[in-house]
Amino acid sequence: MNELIEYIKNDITVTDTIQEKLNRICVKKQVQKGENILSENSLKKQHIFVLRGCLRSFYRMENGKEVTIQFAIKDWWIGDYITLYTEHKSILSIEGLSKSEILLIDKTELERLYIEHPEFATFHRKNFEKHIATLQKRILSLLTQTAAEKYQQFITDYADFAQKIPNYQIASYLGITPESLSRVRKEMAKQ
Amino acid sequence: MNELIEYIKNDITVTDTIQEKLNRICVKKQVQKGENILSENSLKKQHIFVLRGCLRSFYRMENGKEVTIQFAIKDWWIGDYITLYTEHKSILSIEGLSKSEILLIDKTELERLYIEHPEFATFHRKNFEKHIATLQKRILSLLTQTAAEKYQQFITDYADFAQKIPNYQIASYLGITPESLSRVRKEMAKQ
DNA sequence: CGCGACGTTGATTTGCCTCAACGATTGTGG
DNA sequence: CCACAATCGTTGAGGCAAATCAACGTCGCG
Repeated sequence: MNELIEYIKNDITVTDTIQEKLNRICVKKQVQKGENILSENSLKKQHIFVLRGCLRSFYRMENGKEVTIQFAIKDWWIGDYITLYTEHKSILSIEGLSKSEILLIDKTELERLYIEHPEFATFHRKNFEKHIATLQKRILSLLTQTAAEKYQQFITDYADFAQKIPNYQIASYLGITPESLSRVRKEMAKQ
Repeated sequence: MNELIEYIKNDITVTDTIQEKLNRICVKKQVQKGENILSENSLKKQHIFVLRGCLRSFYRMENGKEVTIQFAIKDWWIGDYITLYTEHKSILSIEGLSKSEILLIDKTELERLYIEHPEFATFHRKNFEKHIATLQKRILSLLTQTAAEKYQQFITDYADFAQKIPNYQIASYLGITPESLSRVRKEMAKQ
């Protein structure tokens, strides 16, 4: 809990009232490695805030292959934004990549907090903005970069946790096969 | 102007005060076909609301090729979200695809409105949410679909204006070449 | 130990790109 | 009103980056 409060304090001053309300609506959860938090076809609308460990959201294709949408470590938010913000059933799953600790926050409760405390809404809006910038950047990357370029950017941008993630999942995030990533890495090692 | 008010009214009730303030901060602009509204390297932070016509934002690569990030028609927002929400110079351009009419809204002014009128912030947060869902969906599409599938989804999702856009720009949105799109269309026509 | 998960390597295939040429259409100036 | 250029879409030939398929090495773990 306190980690979230501290995190929010970077942006806004957190009154006791907000803190108390947050305490009420956040559900702390321990996640095991490989454990599923959110599954396909769920209608549950909740945000996830990572306290410890590492998670990822991914899409399972008809042929069984998985595509990673997002990784999240300490102080990051993660969720299925299609389910959260539209009326569609979940098509994503979210799982722990390692033993993790997270906060589950119901969307409706969170929205009540926005209304009651506009400054909290401001805090969250800034998160939205950062998120949109990140997504736009990723789309640009997918549209313009080669496999090698995407990988290089990935390990630069996510230096703090890139080495914690198995390569085949990095590949599924970059939109390439594990085999291709392996060859890219081999090529890079030569230099 | 009134188009924006009407649009906002779909989500929240617009008081006279809000309406008056919006009138003050919105700058209406006529855009010619091919005219550039926002150019690379700009630091101007403004949102654009489309009243009439059609715009697109795009990235110009080193080799001169263009990659389309977004199209926008009546009642859509468009902008360079990396510039808007980070401290980076603009790497995108925004231009009119046809004679258009837009509202330019300064980011800072808009944020003042959020603070002064929390219900307006709510309205804008919902736009953010829809936008995030759209971007997530596009990333999924880029990661999983073939050229033909992407095109089919495009003309389904954007049926209302897909035929107004030249094919080579649709191609640059889908991340394929005009030649490939042409072949995809030829194949589809066979069925 | 033996099994499963992961990464690597090689051989082959393929979807899309590149390059080049050529209609069709539209707009423009003489 | 027509030559002309410019823009856009199409088609063909050839090439390439990455995918696929298959095999094998390594490591961690019950």
